[in-house]
This record gives sequence, structure tokens and C-alpha cells, in this order.
Amino acid sequence: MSETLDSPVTPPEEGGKRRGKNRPVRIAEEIKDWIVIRGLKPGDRLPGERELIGRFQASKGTIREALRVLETQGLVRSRTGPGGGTFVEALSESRAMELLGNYFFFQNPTIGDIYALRRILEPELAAGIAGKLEEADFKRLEQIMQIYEDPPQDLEEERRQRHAELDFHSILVDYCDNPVLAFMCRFLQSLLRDLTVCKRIYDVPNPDLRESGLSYQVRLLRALRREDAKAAREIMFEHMCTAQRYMEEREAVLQTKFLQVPD
Amino acid sequence: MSETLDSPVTPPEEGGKRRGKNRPVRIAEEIKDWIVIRGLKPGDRLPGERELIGRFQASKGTIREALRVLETQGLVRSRTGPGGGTFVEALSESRAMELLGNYFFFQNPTIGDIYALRRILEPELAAGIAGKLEEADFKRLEQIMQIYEDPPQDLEEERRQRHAELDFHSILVDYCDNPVLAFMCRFLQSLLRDLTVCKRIYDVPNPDLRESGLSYQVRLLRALRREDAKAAREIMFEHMCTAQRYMEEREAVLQTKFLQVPD
DNA sequence: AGATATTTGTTCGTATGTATT
DNA sequence: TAATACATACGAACAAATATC
Repeated sequence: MSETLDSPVTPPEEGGKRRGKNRPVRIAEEIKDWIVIRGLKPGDRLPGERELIGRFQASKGTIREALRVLETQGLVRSRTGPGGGTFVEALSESRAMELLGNYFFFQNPTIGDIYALRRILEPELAAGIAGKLEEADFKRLEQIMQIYEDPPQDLEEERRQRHAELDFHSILVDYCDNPVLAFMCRFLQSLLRDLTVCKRIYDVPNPDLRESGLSYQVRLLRALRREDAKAAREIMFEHMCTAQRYMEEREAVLQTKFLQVPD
Repeated sequence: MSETLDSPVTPPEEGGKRRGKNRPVRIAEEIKDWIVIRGLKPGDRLPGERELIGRFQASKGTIREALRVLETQGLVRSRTGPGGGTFVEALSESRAMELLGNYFFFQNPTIGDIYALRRILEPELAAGIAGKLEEADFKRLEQIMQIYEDPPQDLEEERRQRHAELDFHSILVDYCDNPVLAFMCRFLQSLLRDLTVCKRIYDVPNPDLRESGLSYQVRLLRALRREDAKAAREIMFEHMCTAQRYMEEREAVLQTKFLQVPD
């Protein structure tokens, strides 16, 4: 009724048909547009709830639902107290991977699917970071490798070692300056961490996997130290191929094992 | 800095306060767990609001915010009316790409970043689908190619043609049975569609880009028709390298053009 | 340390909208 | 048309968190 407000993002023909979108979702989009138009950056503050209620002509509950939508998308964050409020945030990498993980929860990729990509992406990464590591960086990587330098004593250590191996690759990503390649490599690593079939493999002794991985990583570091991108790429490729063969082999073993157990 | 690696899958305590997370967000997680535990599949119905209020001991507003969170994640969809309610949904590919797009909105990858990946992913895709296309599929692809068979008459048609070229690649993805590779290829395509710098390039005449792309695609279809995976991979690789060179060249031209304009 | 002001977080009662029967 | 079952929306009151004095 009251057209007192000069809202720049007012939907023009929104009076009649609603296109399957809730009011809170529509308002969330309006707020998003409002943020973009004003050029707000991460850290900047949004108006308080009261003002948003007035500006977007919606009740407190609706505004809150809209803010929750934006918070879920990782674009804002709310804090209570004086000086508090809702602030623009850059969607973090880990949050983005969580959200994307929901998609593959239903797609259910196989180990082969994932390694088909690691096989080509990780070598590209390795080649790209050659010449970018300082001595301190090599130390950091070697520290991680110490975790799985010796054979594990129990299954708990076994699992920790497998995760540390993935951490090794995750650290390499730190030195990559292609954000898309970086994200994709880390995401594949997180898929391996979370896939139930991988969890089962990681919870079982894999002496060969550890030893072979370790030797490839030693060779990789040597290549990176002499800034030999070509060698780094080739070593990483072999590393991934070997790991894939190993994982798929174990997967097959586990499958027959589980088939034998009556469920 | 960020959270450490030791995040136990089991929540610390029921009813206790988890810092940093709103009640609606916590309840959203509880509902999600509840869905997983019951093994609910897309299409299955959740209890009504009233029952959720009782089951999760929260008010209507809080439950609604929680459902909005799940809806934003693409895991749930609400419908009004009798027989309505809230239903489990599989996160769609397009929704997942939207959510991930928010991440790269702040990362701002360059054309070079994107093509560095297309250069290795698209050839892999091309090789993977060799032998999977029927004659009807080739017809479908050739129909798309007709859109940019002839030089564009105006800038509007120019843009339509560039998008059709991306559609061509998107259709190829349909025949890929690696869901991760499929998603990544489509996502890179969507980045190209949405990046402002690309939009500017696409809005300007690029006669060479069209002609070169068309010839590569013709050769690609020939290779796919004779089910020659190796040739398909090589042709696609060259296609991507050429496109990258072209795009980066145009980008440079645009940049100098924009630099000359006084701010 | 304690009081206070500010801002989000939560609840509840009520009313409206929508689609099926 | 009317009855219904359900989500959607509103607003006022109250609770919790947190910075500042």
C-alpha cells in the first residue's frame, strides 16, 4: 500500500504471478542485488534488521529467513551485540566444498571417476608450482611426510597416515595461483576423504600404498627443488596412476568381502 | 586460523550449545541427519511443520528458518496446499553451479585460469565420449552448429553465436558418464558465460574465433563418428589452445581500450 | 567486575494464501 | 462453492549475546 520508500530494486511486474519462489528467497535476491549495486565488500555492514524491514517491506521473520538464505550461501554473517549486525562475507573455500559436496552425495562418483581427474589435474598443479617454493615450504612438506614415514602401529594410525598423505597434496595447492585449479584439486581430495568406500579402504592396512606414495613424494620434492616442472608433472602423473590402481584394487577386494556378508 | 582437522562426526552433546551456529542452522543439520538416517530419497515427504515443531522442539519461526536453509542448499523443496509439504530433493546441477559461482565471484579467475583447465578437461571429455553417440546425437550437435555456420549480421547475433558454441560443448557433456568431469566442464563453461570480461569479448565481432571454432568442431565430429578417441582428444586440445590464445588476445585489446578511457 | 545499551535470536498468536477434494 | 490441509506471512513481546563505560 504505502509507496513511501524509494526502493531501486523494486520488482516491476511482480504483482500477479509468483514463479515458485518464496518471498524470503526473493528478498534474499533483492538484498544480494542491493549489496552488488552498492559495491559492498567483505567486512562491510548491512543495515540492521529494523531498517531492512522498512526498506524491503517485509516482516521481521521474513527478513530473518532471507538473511538465513544468504548466510547459507556463505555471503553474509550475523553477530549480536552493539557494533554487531550482518556483515558481507566472502564464501570460504571449505564452505563452497561443503555445498558442492551435497551435489555429489546424490551423484555418487566412483573412485575411478575421481582419479581420472586427479590423474590430469594434480600433475598440472605440480608443474605449475615448480619454482615457487622456498626452503621453509619444503620443510613444511617434509614434516607432514614424517607422519607416514614409518609403518603404522594400529588401524587408528593407519587412518591418520592416509589423511596426512592427502594433507601433503592439499599443501601443494597452497602454492598454486590458479584459483580454479586449486579449488578442483582440493575438492577431489575432500571427496576422497568423505566417500564411504574410501573411508573403508583407509581403515584397513595398505602397506604398499604408503611406501609407494612416500617414494613418489620424495622424488617429487627433489624435482620441485631443482625447479624441474616437466619432471614434477611426470612424477605426479605416475603417482596418481599408481594410487588409482591401488585404490581400485582394494575397492574390488572390499566389495567381494561385503558381498559375502549377508546383510 | 581456520578449524583444525579433527572434527568428529558425532556431535558433542545433545541440547548443548554449539558456539558460532544459530539455532536454525543447528536444527537444519539435525533435520538433515534425520533425513539421512531414515534413508529418505528425493521425492519423499518430510513431516509437516507442526510435527517438526514437536520433534525438534523449536518454534514455527525457527523451523521455517531451518527449512529455508535446507532449501537454499537444494536439499528440500516446499509446496503449499493439501498433499503439499516439504519434500526431499536432489541438488540440481544448475543450482550447484550457482552456489559454487558465489565462491569464484570473489576469487575472480582470469581467462587464462579457466582455459588452463578447459585445455586438459575438454580433451579428456572428448576422448571419453568417443563411441557413445548415435546418429541422432550427431544430428543434434550439427543443428547447434548451424546457428553459427554463417557470419553474424549484428552484435546481438554475435552474442547468440558465442553462447551456442558453448552449448555445443555442454551437449557433449551429456554423453560423459564421469559425473565429476561432467560437472567441472559445465562449470567452466558457465564461468565463461558469466565473467564480465568474457561478456565484453562476446559482445564484439570475432570472425576468426567463429571460423576457427567451427572448423575444429567439424573435425571433432568426424573423429567421434569414426570412434577415434585419440584423434578427438587431440583435436579438442588444439581447439582449446586456439580459443585461449584468441580470448587472451581480445582481453588484452579490451584492457588497453578501457585504460585509455579516463575514469 | 558490573551495569547498560545495542543488536540479533527466539517464541507465540493470529491471519492470509494456495491448491486439492 | 465450500471445506480442508498445508505452507506463508505478520507483529509484538521476550531472550540471549556482547561491546562499552
